[in-house]
This record gives sequence, structure tokens and C-alpha cells, in this order.
Amino acid sequence: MLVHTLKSFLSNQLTIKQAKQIHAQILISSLNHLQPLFVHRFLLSTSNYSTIAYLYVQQILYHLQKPDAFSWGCTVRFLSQHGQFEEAFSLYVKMQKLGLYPTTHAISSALRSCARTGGKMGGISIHAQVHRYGVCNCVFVQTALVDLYTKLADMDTAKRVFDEMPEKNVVSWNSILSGHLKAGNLLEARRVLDEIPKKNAISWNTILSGYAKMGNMDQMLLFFQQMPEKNLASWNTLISGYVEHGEIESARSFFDMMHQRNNVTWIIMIAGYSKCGDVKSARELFDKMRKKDLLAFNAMISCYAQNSQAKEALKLFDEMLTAGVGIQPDGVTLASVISACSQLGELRFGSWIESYINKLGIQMDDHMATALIDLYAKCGNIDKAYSLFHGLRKKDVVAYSAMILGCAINGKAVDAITLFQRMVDAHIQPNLATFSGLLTAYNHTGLVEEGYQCFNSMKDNGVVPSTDHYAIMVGLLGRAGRLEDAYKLIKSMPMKPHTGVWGALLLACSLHDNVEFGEIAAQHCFELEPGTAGYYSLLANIYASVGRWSDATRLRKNMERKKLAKVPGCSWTESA
DNA sequence: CTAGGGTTAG
Repeated sequence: MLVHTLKSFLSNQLTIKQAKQIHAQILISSLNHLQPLFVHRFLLSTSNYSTIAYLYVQQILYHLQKPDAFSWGCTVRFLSQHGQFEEAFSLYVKMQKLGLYPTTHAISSALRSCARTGGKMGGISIHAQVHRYGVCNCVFVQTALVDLYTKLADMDTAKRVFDEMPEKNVVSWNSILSGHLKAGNLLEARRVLDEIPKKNAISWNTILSGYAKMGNMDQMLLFFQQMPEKNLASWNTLISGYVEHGEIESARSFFDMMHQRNNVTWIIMIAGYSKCGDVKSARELFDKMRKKDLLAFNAMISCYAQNSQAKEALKLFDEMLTAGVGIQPDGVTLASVISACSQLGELRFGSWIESYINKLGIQMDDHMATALIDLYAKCGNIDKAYSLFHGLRKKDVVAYSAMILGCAINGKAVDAITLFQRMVDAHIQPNLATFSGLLTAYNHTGLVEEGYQCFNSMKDNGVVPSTDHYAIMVGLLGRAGRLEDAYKLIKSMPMKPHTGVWGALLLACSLHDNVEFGEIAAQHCFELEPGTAGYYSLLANIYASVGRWSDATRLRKNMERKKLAKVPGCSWTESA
């Protein structure tokens, strides 16, 4: 009976709130009789559980009686194996504060957690403790240390620990191998590979992923063909290599060739199609998956959000929640969902999402926070955006760009420029999106010369302006009445201008009643988007404002003949 | 217990 209760507790996907309720029930019920050790054994044999639920069991154990070092060790290992690295580490620290002598299981798992999260301070302090406890002779602990230092990109220390190991196994060798590849030293890695006494598939795959990341596809394929031992991960590494370097067709042909695939395989392909904008192919593969997991949904939802199909993203998210799929979203899901809401200007959804995050007990991470910064800024709540920005653990180029654009569209050009300066001081390389925000700031305030300077400085930063950047510049020059300069800029474009560019010029011409460039701009807009009535109206207005009534009438008649109705005004701040 | 292949925001 007790076991049954526990089992249903663990196999359900629980929210924090539900888990808390059950937690309380268990505390006052008969589960008090269960021995911690028994519960741990049971947990380790169960494969279908929710990690959140496990955390609560751990707390329950703590309430029942003082758990021993073994129980703590099991818990740390469990969390580390389920991706809950921060929790694993903090549990390890707690265990030590209680004066318990950590097991090698606990130490190696805690080290693994630090390695995965890049927890440098934590990892090094565990290393120091290991010295004190004198458990340095355990292969698992030493290998975990080697891996920690390779992941921290400290190859000198990694090598020192490795060389001092009295006993090494394949895992130790593979760790040092991946360290050399992380340092970009493929030759050294190949040399080490020959030294490994008993190589396994992972050894080969590690080198293969090295070739994949170097970008030499021919060498990668050659190595793959020569590998004496291949498994599913080898194939996945191969197609992931092609995807990363934009060769989606090659990836697909190997995908089709595979006699066996797993979710990793499918997700690599879905993400690959997403990156090159082929939403249709991505969805086709997604539909063919038989057991879609959380990461598959995340990949597909992100695919929609990143390819401007926000409504589809929200639709799929809704399906995930309601259609009995039985998968709980995580922070990754929500980051994409927030992005979709932002594209739709859906503040209502945004605040709903925030309460949803609280309900599920999902930890706010930088990805989600950055998405929220963008959402709040676009809805005019710049203060909220700022406070989220200041709360970020690491401010990277994406966060800065979101904040800069946020300031720009809220008329805070000075703030945007200050942020950009701070970003440069922090040695963060600006990219295309950063400059979109910055140029928008200049555009908003009409600072033509400064904007021009900024635009020209892009190439000094190794960034080539995109069509969108030209569009903003045309808008900036045009609004200032410098229509000829704007036209010259368009003529100098190395790529074909889209309607955003010509439309910006047309709009500027209607602002300044300029027929000469207005006609040229309108002509291009008509060709590119013959079905959009707005361009005809703009040109007709220009004609009318300079008294060329017959031309205006001719254009309006032309519109009627083409059955172009005026598109009703639509604003992104308005909910659909 | 320690190693390779999957999703994340502008």
C-alpha cells in the first residue's frame, strides 16, 4: 500500500504545488514507517519519475530521520544524473555542513555537476577537500577531476591530475581526449588516441565530434568510414556536424541511410531544418516521430518561434499542455513561448506565462529572462525589462541587444547608447542584432550623423549590414529629408533591397512630398508586393499633396481595377 | 559513481 502510494507519487509528472501537497500528506501519514534506505533503493530502481518529486522525497527523508552519508550520496548522484546539477552541488555542500564524510559516489557526482555547470569555485574547493580526506586514489574521483579541468579549459591542471593517476580506465582517457579537442588541438588528440590501451566507441566518437566542430566535412566523413567501432551516437555526431555547417542536404541523406534512429537523431534534423528556415520539413519529421519527448517539442516550438510563425508555436505549446501528451514544459520551452508572445505583442500571454512559471516552480534562467526583457520592452514596460536585465547572472550579447532595442523603441536613445558602450567595455562583441537596436535608437531620435557613423562602424566590428540595417538607415536619412542620400544608399547595396527598404523610402517621400524618389520607391514596392494596397495609397497621397490630381485619381482607379481593398489598420499592441 | 551524440532567448 505504501509502496503503491509512493509509486503513483513518483510516476506522475508533478508541479511544485502538487508535490508540496503530497509532501504534507506523506508527512502526516503512515509513510513515517519507511526507512530512508528502503526509499532510496526503491527510487533507484524506478525509471519513471519526476525529478521534482524526487527532491521532495529527499526532503521527506530529511524530516523523518537524519539520513546517513550513503543516502546523501545516492541523492547527489541521482540529481547529477538527471541534469539537476545546481541542486546536486548544493546538496553536497549541505551534506558537508552536517559533518558527514562524503562517499566517493557523492564526490564524483558533485564534481560532475560542477563540470557541467562550469562551477569553477565549487569544483576547485571539492578538489582541495579530496586532498584533505585522502580519497585521491579513487579512479572515479580522479577521472571526474580530469573531466572538470578539461571542461574549465584548464588543460595544464587536467594533464597534471591525469599523469599522476596510478590507475586509468577508458573514461579517464576519453576525458583527457575531449580536453584536447576543446582546446582545438586535434593533432594532439589523435596522438593520444593511439596511446589508449582499450578504446571504445566513445573514444572514436569524441575524435569524430572534433572533426565535426573543426568544419572539415571531408575529413570527418573519412574518419567516420574508417572507425572500427560505430554506434548510434557516431551517426548522430556525423549528421550533427553537417547540420552545424549548413549542409542540411548531406545530413538528410545520412539520416535516410540510417537503419536505426533515436530521438537525438530526429531532434538534430528538426533543429537543422529550423536553422535554415525549412519549417515544413521540420514539421514533417516531427510528425513522424513516434515517441516525442520534451526536447522534441522544444525543438519544434523553437523552430516556429524563430521562423516568425508565432501563432503556430503557441498552438503546439497548447497541444503539448492539453492534448494529453503528458509532458511538462521546462524553461527551454517557455523561452521560446515567450518569444512567440513577444512577436504577437501579447502582453496578456506574457503575464500568464509568468504566473505559469511560478506555478510549475521553474527556475528563472537567463534565457527565459532575456526573452521576457524583449517582451516587456516591446509592450512598453521598460522598468520591468530593466530590472530583469540587472538580475541576469551573465549579460551576453543577446541580453544586451534585447535591452538596447527595448530602450530604442521606448524613446530612450541615450540609454541605448550607454548600454552599447558598457557592452563594448565588457569586451562583448556586438553582432547584427545589436546594431539593429542601436540604429533604431538613432532613427528614433533623428540623430542622422551619429547613425551614419554607427552604420559605417559596423564593418570595423566585423559585421556586414543586412537588408534590415539598410532599411533602418534609409528611414533615418529619409525622415531627415535627405532623400537623395537615402536613394544613393539603396543603390550601393550589395544585395537586393526588399520592401522594407523601398517602403522606408516611400514613406519618407510621402512625409516630404517628394514625387521624384517616391515614384521610384513605389514602383519597386509594386513589383515586389503587387497585392499590398498601402503602397498605392502612399504614392497617391504624394501626387495629391503636390496637386497632381489626375495622377492620384489614375492610381486610385488602378487600385480599384486590381480589386485592392485598403487593409484595415493593424497594430501589434492590439490583441487579436 | 567518471567520458561521446539532442532543445534554449535579441
